[in-house]
Amino acid sequence: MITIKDIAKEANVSTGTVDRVLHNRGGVSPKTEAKIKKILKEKKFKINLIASSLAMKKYHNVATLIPQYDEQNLFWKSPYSGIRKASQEVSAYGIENHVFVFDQFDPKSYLKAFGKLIKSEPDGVVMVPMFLKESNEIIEVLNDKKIPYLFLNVDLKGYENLCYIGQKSFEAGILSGKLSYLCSNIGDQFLIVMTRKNMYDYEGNNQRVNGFKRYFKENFPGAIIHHLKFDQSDGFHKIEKKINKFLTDNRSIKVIMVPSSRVSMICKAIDRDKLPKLKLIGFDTTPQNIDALNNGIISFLISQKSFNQGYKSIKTISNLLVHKEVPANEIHTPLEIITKENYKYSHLEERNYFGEN
Amino acid sequence: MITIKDIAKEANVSTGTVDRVLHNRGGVSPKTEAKIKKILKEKKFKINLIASSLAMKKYHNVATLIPQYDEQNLFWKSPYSGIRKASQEVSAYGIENHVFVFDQFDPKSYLKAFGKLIKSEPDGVVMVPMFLKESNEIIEVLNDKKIPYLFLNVDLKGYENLCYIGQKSFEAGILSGKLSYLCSNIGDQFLIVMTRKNMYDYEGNNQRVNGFKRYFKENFPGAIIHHLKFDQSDGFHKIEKKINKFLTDNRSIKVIMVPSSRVSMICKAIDRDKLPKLKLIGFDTTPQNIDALNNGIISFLISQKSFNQGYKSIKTISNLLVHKEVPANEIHTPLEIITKENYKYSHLEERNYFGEN
DNA sequence: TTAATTTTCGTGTGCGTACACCATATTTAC
DNA sequence: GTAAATATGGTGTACGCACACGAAAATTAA
Repeated sequence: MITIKDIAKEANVSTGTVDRVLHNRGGVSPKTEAKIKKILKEKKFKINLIASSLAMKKYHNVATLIPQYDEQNLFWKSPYSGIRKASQEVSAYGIENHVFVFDQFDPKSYLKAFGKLIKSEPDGVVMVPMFLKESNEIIEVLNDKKIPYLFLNVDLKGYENLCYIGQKSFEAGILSGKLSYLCSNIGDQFLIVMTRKNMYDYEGNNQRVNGFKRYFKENFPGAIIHHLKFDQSDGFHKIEKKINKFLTDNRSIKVIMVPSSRVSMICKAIDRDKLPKLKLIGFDTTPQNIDALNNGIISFLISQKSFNQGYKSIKTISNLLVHKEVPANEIHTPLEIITKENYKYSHLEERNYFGEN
Repeated sequence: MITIKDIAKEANVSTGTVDRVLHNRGGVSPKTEAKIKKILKEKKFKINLIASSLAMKKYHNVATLIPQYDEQNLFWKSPYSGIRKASQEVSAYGIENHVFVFDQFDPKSYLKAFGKLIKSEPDGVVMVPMFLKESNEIIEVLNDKKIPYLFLNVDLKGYENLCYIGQKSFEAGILSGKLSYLCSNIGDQFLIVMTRKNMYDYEGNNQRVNGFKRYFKENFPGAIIHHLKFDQSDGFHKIEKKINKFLTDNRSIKVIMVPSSRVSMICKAIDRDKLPKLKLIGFDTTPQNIDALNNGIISFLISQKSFNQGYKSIKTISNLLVHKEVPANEIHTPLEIITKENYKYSHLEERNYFGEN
């Protein structure tokens, strides 16, 4: 292995000079610079990243703003786990990450969590920009303080965010259309169930629905697609009643697509005797969804690997801080098709992680 | 950040003693050991991996034995790329990897490549154990020299290999069965086409076929499954003739499953006018297969992410050498379902890698 | 020519750990 | 009680790079 010393000896200069050339720090005469550069190339010198980061050691403070998860809403557990895993890994590079959580239905808690966050004086921020108006306020502060920030999972447009890490919702919707079609027979009708229209996932879910409809428009324009929407205020009982009545009235509906992560809730709402004749397609591998998948109630889940999203977000902001590595504008995670048969072999990273604990 | 020094000061010992405790290297009295361990926990001390690897720096030599890829056989390009990427990464840890390639149809070249490999005196070996008899010879040498080795892609049983990295072929077959079923309508018949029975992928492909049949046996025992086998010596023309005749004779065949990575070759062999009525399912995302997928000729590909397999193999052997980290016995890669709609968003790692060059 | 200024470059130290090499303390043998 | 053997723990240096500091050399000004 070629070291800076070797280069210095070869060029009859000191290691300091070589270092200056390596980092374009100036103060080196053109002659010697050329000589050193030539030798660097000849010897194929590569910076030893290990030694480099050890020597550079600066401590960085990262903060994460993300919804709290609970039993009802396990979706946010995965990204949180990914974030934790990445935090662990980058801690070796002198990066400390603090997570600030908020209630995904309460804009006030969002602002409150951010208040705490900003007090921690972070050098970089990972955030899920849930509420439009409040996010505006938050982002203004971040811009003011010139703290770099990236968006996780929710793609708010028109800001100076470092990048967006998440799924392409429209394309995911197209895929759900294709899978729905595959599940169907000639003459079958389709149903889209929107479980709630809260401010946050509204746009993403809408995109999924649009993609779904686009698939059919382009491939099977004659397909009949029904819609059913519930509001967040609707209780489970009301949902139950409404959906079963709808299915009774429209007996040709054979495939149901739920664009949110709550397809399993819909499963529970549907009468037992109706289920076997229906095919369900949903999103995200929450434990409840996986249960329903394994029981054969759900045919397909489209996963966005949110564990990896969380993981990647911390890695990305860390690489910026440590190596000044500017990421791509959008980092998309795969559209993974999950069935009963392959679930066991997907999400391995996530499960390995939990296995370790 | 807590350092070994801090701990040493706190415990009134030297850093050397703390180090001995950290690595269970003995030579420390029970009392002081307990004291130090307590402080370690209290202060939540974590080894600084950067400093650790810098201090440990030993140079390791890794060798990889893998089939050569060419235009006809692009399958092996992916693992090779993954291996290259990982090699690049671990080079920062003082690990150098040399790749030795052989002709996947020629056992002699396999042995010859190994001859070169062993002369490079590797500290660890990643290998694709293609030929049974020859692998026996090879492995004996490795065992003799106590060089750790792991199997990539081909799971030879009964050896002291560090681990196997690859796909679960039987489960992949089950999945192909499910997808085939989804593509079919009532009354459709199925066809399995084995493209060649060379010694190497014979077992893996067989397992896929078994899984496929198992799926139908368990779920739709009445399904009619045809078989067609070609030998490696069969020329393309012969294959063409045979398969088209078979399809003409069995007009109810609507879904074709090809357990090897050469489904695109079968596509080419089938008459143009027959194709639109057929659904094809294959394995692996070779460029030719992806072409056929994008053209709508192939419905599904099941990918084993061979890029990641290659990547992981080098990472695994490196972790063994550097951190003495013993891997799980079998490391399986996901069964990824690839369709026209989601290909763009899969294999991102691989494409990012090529993007960098 | 000398002083002032700028350019160019060498030296030394720190980053946190690993480990070889000693220096004590403690125990055991005689 | 002394010597030998063993257990225990301390010290110093290497790992490869980054960077501050300041010395030496080159240039300019007077």
